[in-house]
Amino acid sequence: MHHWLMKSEPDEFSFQELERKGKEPWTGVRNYQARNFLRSAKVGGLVLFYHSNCAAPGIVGVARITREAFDDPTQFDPRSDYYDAKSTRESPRWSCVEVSYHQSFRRLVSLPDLRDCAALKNLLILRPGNRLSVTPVVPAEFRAIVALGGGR
DNA sequence: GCCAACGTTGGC
DNA sequence: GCCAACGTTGGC
Repeated sequence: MHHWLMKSEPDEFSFQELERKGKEPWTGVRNYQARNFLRSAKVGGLVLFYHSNCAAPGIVGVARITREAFDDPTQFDPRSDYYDAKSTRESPRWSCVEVSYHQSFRRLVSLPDLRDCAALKNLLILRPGNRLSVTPVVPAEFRAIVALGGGR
């Protein structure tokens, strides 16, 4: 089973908010490659939750996929920041998945932590210029990151 | 706020 | 289908 790394700006949607709510649809992905990754996610897949565009960027914990891809409702909502006028209900462009809180790390796994870890030299988000908000993570990478975070 | 890297748009 | 212009991402 593939695991995932998903980025969110904590001002928009934080891991703490997911912990409070228990579960939440992962909406707003508007990049085709990231969307295709979302569509291939399976229930039970684990998600490394990455806080981006903030004072301390890094991975803060783990979520779990609890519903496979379905139509992202925000694409149809004219009041949403993620509204897409070119998307129709007959042929929707964008998908989302539902994620649920799984576990918090004991410490933040920062970008320097990730870069310093030999097991993570091929991690997609460390590649120059990578901006995908959803990327696959192989099991060895997943285990290495959980270990860095002091998780189980 | 800067800027590199990348995706998307749209004229041709 | 090319490609310049523009917008976005996201670390710093």
